[in-house]
Amino acid sequence: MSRSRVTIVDLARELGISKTTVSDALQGRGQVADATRERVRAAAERLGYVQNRAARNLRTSRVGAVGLHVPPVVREFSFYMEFAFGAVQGAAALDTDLVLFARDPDHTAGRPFAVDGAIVVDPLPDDPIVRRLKQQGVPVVTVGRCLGDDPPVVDATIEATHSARAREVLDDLWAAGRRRPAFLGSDALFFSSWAFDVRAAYLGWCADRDVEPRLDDVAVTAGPDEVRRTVEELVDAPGVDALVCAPQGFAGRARGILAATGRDVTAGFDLVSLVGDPATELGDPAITVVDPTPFAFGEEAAALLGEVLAGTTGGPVARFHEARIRQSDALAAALGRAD
Amino acid sequence: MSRSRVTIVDLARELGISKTTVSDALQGRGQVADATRERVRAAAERLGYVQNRAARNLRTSRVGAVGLHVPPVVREFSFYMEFAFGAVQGAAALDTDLVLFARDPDHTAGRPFAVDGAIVVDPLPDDPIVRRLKQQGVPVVTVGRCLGDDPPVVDATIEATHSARAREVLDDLWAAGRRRPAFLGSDALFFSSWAFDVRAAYLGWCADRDVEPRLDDVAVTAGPDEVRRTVEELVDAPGVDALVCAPQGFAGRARGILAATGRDVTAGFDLVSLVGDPATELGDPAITVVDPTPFAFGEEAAALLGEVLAGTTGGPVARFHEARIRQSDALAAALGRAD
DNA sequence: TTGAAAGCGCTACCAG
DNA sequence: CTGGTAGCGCTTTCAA
Repeated sequence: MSRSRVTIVDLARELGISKTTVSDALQGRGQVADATRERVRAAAERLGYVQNRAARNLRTSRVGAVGLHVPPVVREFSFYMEFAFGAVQGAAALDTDLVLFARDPDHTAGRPFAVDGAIVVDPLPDDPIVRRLKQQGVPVVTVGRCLGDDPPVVDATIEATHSARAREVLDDLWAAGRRRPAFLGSDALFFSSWAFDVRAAYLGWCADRDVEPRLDDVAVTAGPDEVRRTVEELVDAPGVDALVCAPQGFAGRARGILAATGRDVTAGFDLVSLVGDPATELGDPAITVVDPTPFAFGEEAAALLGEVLAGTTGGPVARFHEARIRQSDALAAALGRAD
Repeated sequence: MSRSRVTIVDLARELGISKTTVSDALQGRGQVADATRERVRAAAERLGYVQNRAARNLRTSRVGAVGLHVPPVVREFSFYMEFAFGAVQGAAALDTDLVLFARDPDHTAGRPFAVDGAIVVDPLPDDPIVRRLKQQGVPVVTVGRCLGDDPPVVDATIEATHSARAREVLDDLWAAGRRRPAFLGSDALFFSSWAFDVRAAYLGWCADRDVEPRLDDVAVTAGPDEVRRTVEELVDAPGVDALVCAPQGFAGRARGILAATGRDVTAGFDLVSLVGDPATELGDPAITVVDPTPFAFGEEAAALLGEVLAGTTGGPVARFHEARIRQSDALAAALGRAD
């Protein structure tokens, strides 16, 4: 219960110096003699001093926290949780806490945002949260772009290189002899710029290769039966020899469904996840997966917000996070042969 | 960019009253005339006043935030994310933010916990995080009990009624004619009190019914092949006519595996998840699932922490969160017949 | 019912 | 290199 009541004044008295010097010594600020600094540090350690954040925040007129918003529809994708913890880590590097924004921001509309800045992950088209944040003058980094008719201007944007990776995967499939990959996308309930981009990448690739697109959507909240129906219908078309799944985890869920239709995912048919789920997809050598490396992604987003807050970006920035491809054993073998 | 610079002093000057009255009026404190209160509110609204939390926190010596720790191994279970957002909601009701503790608390050991209290979800046996929090005098609510040789004393504990629900499900299976349910648990990497309890419930039930237990564990991070091997082996024993899966999502993953072995989950074999995954299990009428209602659970945990902080608990408390059972269509039908 | 004054713990500023 | 002073915006006495 000894919630540290030790203040810099206590340390100053203890050491017979001024609290300014103590503060400077502890924060590595000002011109303090090394010996003094060391004495202060030792005393702080000994007496169990911990800085009072409220006091510092008041004085420096910061809040000491950044906010994170993730879209309600898809929170069960593990991507977001890992991303969140990456963002925590990145925020910690800025000496800042990370607070979660409530699920229903309208519900807590009474509470104004008490943050120095915010990260909004996968904003939906015309997502009101971004607009409200900007209205209140909160610096915002979005993960993915804001789509919509009149998108709000944000301070920075970071997105994974998913379009490029999607095309690379499709090219790999082609090189391995696949001629008609089908595409499973997410429906309008989750239409982030990411969902838009991978779909566009697929359609663009099909146009370039003169492949007839075979595309369907599924709700990200879909139960097994709906997923099964959609997958079966999707692959039950002339020449379909691969399935590319956009939303996280759906390739993993599709694997058993495909097996039940007699398709062998380890040979003769390729299964791809554009956002790998750790256990069911990245952990499955039969699936080719784009690993979004969400933890690092979150760290980078927080670091970017840090730059925005420091004012070193100078105007809106767009940045990219490198996603990477982990080929299935079968695809890697086929490409090895093709080389 | 108009980061609210309006203070109660501004309001006071504007209205020609003292800042004390403004503060009291806004916070519903003291004896302020209704008319005055209304004038103050209106002015605050008009000028866009927002309270400076740092100043209030400094004055009231609070931090204005509670921390949430979730176990690193299993963060990809959607349970935790939903729980977290429930906790955010519950914390908001206490006028408190919810900050996420970093994945690797040792890594950020330099940063002392800057929170009024903490919620630790599913502490592992001898989890160091709880001890460190208590050492620093932080009030702690754990979700699940702290196991281990010398468990730290926490201020309150809340757990789902999973033992009771597990036994009820097993009794239901029995009533529907199942005579040997197998049990899929989680391995030592994730051995929370929850994992301990459901296992104990299973073994206890087997002893009571004179059923020979059939139990195996799987890593919560296991890939498809490991899960398949484990499930196949588990059900490939004399008389096994149901599979009860402890960790979230594993029943969903087992469903296709069982189908491939010729077992019909909609008839003749029952599949149970003791922690329902929203899409793959709760969304599947073929699986009997215990719904942990994680959002409400998180809200309750935060409310409990609120009581602890308010000092209204008076000594350590143990509380329970009601989980509920959603029977599969087949099980419901069988029990309907049995009644 | 209202207001004046004190002060939470810290950092910024400036004088020595 | 060090220290004194001021003050961030708020709540809490306590006096009017």
